[in-house]
Amino acid sequence: MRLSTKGRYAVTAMLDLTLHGGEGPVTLAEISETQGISLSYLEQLFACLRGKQLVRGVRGPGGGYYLGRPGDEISIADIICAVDEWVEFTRCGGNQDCQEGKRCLTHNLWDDLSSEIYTFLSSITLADLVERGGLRETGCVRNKKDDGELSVREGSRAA
Amino acid sequence: MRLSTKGRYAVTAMLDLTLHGGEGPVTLAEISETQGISLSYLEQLFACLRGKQLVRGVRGPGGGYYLGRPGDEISIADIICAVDEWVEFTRCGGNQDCQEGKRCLTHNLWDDLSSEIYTFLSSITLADLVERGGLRETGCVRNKKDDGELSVREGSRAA
DNA sequence: GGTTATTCCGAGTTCTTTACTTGGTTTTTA
DNA sequence: TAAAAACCAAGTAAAGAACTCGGAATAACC
Repeated sequence: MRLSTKGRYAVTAMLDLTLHGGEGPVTLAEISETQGISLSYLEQLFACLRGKQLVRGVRGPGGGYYLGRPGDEISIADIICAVDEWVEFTRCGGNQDCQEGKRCLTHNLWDDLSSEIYTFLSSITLADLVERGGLRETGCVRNKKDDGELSVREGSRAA
Repeated sequence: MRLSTKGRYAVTAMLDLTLHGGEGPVTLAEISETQGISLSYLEQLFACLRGKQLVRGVRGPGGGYYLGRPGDEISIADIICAVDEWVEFTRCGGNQDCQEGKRCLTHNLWDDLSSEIYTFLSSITLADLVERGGLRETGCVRNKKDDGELSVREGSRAA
């Protein structure tokens, strides 16, 4: 599983659609300004998202983008997979046979971990996030980082 | 949270230490050959890991690396944070005040998600992975991808 | 004490990806 | 017909990933 800034852009933009899609289509120009992402880059990201039917574009004036399906049917994994190519990590798999099993073992372990992360991200939908984020919708309560090291918010949710 | 190939290299290498650390220190040369990563690149990664006390280096002939602490006390998040810089995503946080709260909302949501992923990866230790992977230690049972789209192994663990 | 295997260190180089730019074309509303 | 939007494709700049090179320090072994 790959989780880069590109994926974050996509997730954040999709969140925007989820939040404001009820008020009509959301234009890329709006997202571009709100999130500080270049318009053309957004277009590229949305081309990927459209390809997977995660968003639906409406052309012409007054147009913009809607979610392709309800927010509770779109997982974070869906979004990330649409824009971030799922790269194959193992070098032994496929072509080459694994040498002495040892190499293969750690790769299996990684694959397991990878699957778990994917399963985890598949279990979180846009609707989940919005529902949860609504708790603090009043005001702007960003937590300041202490020393910039980890920036993990304590107790955001019990695991 | 950032999860790139760099982090994978580190996790896979650490898994190698976990698996074979009992038989004496593991050299980077061995890992380099087994995993197909260049030696100097590994050195750089291990410099990061050493900085966080995740590994302990032994110099001289017969030397190599041990885990810095027991495998059940090292989480995947520890490893990834050591090598992959934790980049701050939000542009409004810190310096600039959030504009009209809207911008801030999606960023809060992203932060929440980010925290969750972190919490999740913090809950998985090297020992966990080895224990779980041991189930298939016999032979080399890699699952072939069906169409290269998602490569998710079904039923790896019930969520 | 010298040789060798290893970690340690830093300054580069190359390649890929990210992120952006430019300049268009379609579509649709008003 | 004009304007606002999605669409599209090619190119560019910056960043990061991955690697290379050349060495230094440390410790084991002969």
